[in-house]
Amino acid sequence: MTTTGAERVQRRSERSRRAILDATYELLDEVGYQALTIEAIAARAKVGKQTIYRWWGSKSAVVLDVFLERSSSAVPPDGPTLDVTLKRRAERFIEVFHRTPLGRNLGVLLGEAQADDELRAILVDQWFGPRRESIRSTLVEAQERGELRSDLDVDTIIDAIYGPLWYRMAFAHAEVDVAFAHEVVDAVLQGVRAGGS
Amino acid sequence: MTTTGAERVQRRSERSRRAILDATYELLDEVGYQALTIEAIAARAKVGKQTIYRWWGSKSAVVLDVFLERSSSAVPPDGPTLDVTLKRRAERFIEVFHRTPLGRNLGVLLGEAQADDELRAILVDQWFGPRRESIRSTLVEAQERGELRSDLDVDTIIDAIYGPLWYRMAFAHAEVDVAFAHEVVDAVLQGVRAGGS
Amino acid sequence: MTTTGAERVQRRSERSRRAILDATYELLDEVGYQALTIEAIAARAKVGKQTIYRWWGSKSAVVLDVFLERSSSAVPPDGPTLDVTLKRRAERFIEVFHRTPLGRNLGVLLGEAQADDELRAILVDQWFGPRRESIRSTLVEAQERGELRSDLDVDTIIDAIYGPLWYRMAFAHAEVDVAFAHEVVDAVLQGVRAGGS
Amino acid sequence: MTTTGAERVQRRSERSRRAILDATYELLDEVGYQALTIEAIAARAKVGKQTIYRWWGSKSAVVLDVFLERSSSAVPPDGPTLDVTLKRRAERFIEVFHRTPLGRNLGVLLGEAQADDELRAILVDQWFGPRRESIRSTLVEAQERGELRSDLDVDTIIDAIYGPLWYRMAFAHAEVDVAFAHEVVDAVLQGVRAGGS
DNA sequence: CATTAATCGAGACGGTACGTCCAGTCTTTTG
DNA sequence: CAAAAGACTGGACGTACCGTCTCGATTAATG
Repeated sequence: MTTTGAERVQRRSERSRRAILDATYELLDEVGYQALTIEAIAARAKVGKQTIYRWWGSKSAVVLDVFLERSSSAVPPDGPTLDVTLKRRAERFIEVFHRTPLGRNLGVLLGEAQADDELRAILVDQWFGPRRESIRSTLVEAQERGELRSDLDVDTIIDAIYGPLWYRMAFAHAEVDVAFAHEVVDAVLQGVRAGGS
Repeated sequence: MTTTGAERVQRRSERSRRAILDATYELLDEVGYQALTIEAIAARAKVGKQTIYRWWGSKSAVVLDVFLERSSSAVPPDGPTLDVTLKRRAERFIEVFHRTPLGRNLGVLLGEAQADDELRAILVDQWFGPRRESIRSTLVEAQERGELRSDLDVDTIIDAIYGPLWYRMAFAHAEVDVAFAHEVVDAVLQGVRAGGS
Repeated sequence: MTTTGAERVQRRSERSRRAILDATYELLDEVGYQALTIEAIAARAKVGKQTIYRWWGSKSAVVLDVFLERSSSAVPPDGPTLDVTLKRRAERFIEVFHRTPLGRNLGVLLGEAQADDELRAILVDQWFGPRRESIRSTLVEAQERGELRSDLDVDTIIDAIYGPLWYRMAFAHAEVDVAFAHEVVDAVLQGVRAGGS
Repeated sequence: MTTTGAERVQRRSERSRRAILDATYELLDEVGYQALTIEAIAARAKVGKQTIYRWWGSKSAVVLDVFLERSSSAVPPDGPTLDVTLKRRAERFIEVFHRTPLGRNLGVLLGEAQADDELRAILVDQWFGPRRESIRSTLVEAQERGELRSDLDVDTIIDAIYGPLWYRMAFAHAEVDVAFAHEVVDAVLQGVRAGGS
């Protein structure tokens, strides 16, 4: 029985991996996604370009890894009622988008993903998916408790809340603040609450 | 009132302008926004690169002009009731996004705009703004007719409808079809209809 | 009888001609022949580029005109003896080459002429020729007075004097000063003086 | 003794260096120095432009290297007497100037050097210098054998021979043939021969 | 004296080449 | 033997000028 690729010792240098991801994070903050170059990452990380290409293959792949690693998946604690929970989640989302280097570049990365199916797939599966799943289970529980109309598609509810937030952030045609987040959550809940209308 | 420098004769070549915009449109369709280069536009349009830089200055500026010029601002005819009108609008939006070269590249352009305030401003003012305004006036009329609750911000309603559509199109985590559009419009109207709740 | 093109009056603007030649002279001094551009001349002279191309056709042609116009054809007064006369001429040549904007650029212009037969022809005929002719007649007179061997080609003598001077100036491998000029003139005269060896 | 940065291994690709120099030589022959472009060299050599800029930095630098490498430093065998030796050298010089691609472009390169001190320095030190040195030693030997007057500067003699040849070639106001070369050598030797005059 | 056509300043035009930057690959030591 | 270092081909960038081509606006001889 021979050694398979899978069993092969990982010869990958952890030191290099760390340096690359850290350099990318820093540069992302300093110059933004567009101006980020593989060459600059390699230089900052004191790493050969080949080492980056060996393990990632493109700028977006490295950045995506930084996103997956850095962006806290910590979720704000549930509130006493569903609307408070959802509002806290929405506030956290706005906070991240506005205040963190990753958030500020998420829009560009999403733009990039429009033309790169692989990138989009990973982005949706690895980053967006888990966050969505967490909200989804909260909503499903509420539905099971009878707080939400049972005929509604939970995914539609999620999109109805986060869609408007993304929309405003992408176009920046209006302020995306806590007030707007509350307004949206309230409006949606009003429409979907069991016994409503 | 005297002749100002601004009134100076337009020496700009209409022939070149047309050729550039047409070439850009074709290439946008053929290779997409990311792979589009100024050099290729110049070659296709049989124009010197300088002529492009003289009047636009960047790839995104040219593409934006193509958008503004090409994207029909024609609006589907109003329906018998508000929900039909809004559904028709939403369907048109989906149609454009899915089927036209411009629509397919709008997402990338919007991503680009995340890091380019000038581009975003123009995109919002020239493209997005007029389309929004048209829907806004429809909603305001409905509100004045008493069909919508008078305490609601019309802009929020628009975002509540188009936000989810954009959201799904950007992430492509679920199909954006006519059914979804109807679902969203219905949900929103249900919450905002006068006498509701 | 109709007016033919040939008889047509010259409508050429003297103002423009002057401005162009002056601007060229200044720029030649400031940036040198190589860095000189038609565009810069036109800008400095406040003249359309076309006006330059209409009357000259190339950078070298304009510069050549400046040379022909500016370079004094004044010749130092003859000395009491042939050697003094020749030495004065050589000194003047060195002076011009070292101290005037034209002289400093003459080498480059000559280099240009290596690949441009028309330029070389004009340079030789208009600039170089007359200066040579003046020395030639001096030498011929000396030969007629019997001061020079009658079997010698006067042109060879001229080349024997000016060749070494140009040579040193072109390569700059050694100083081209008055001492060297005297040394060369003396050496040549020694070999060509009538009754010598 | 430790390894200094200077001792660093040469990673330069010999394959590219060769291809660049060969392409330059060919193009120099085909289109001449003036029409030669870095872009054309890169294309012909199938090399990135950057590789040329990395190691040379300018058109003239590449061409100079071609000169230094290609131009045979082989010297015609000495003749039985000094005048024959010098004549053979002069003939060789004329031959090279007229018949080889390098010679034909030497004049232009020298013109270029008028405005580029670094180029001129290299040209003088690397190309012109060695050739001159060879003649110099021949003359010094002759002087030591007592064939030449001991009070003469050998450098002046060299300039007295080659100056007139260059001069005629640069201006092309008269034919530079073997006859003229002989005439010049004879004239100079006549003036400098020991016991002469 | 008005007409009229060449010339003018201005500057846009199609092009070519520049010198730079970075992508992604290949090669040569070093640890 | 993988990683760093960095040279390599390739291609697009944005700029500078080239020489040509309109544009009205003089301008000077002619009709």
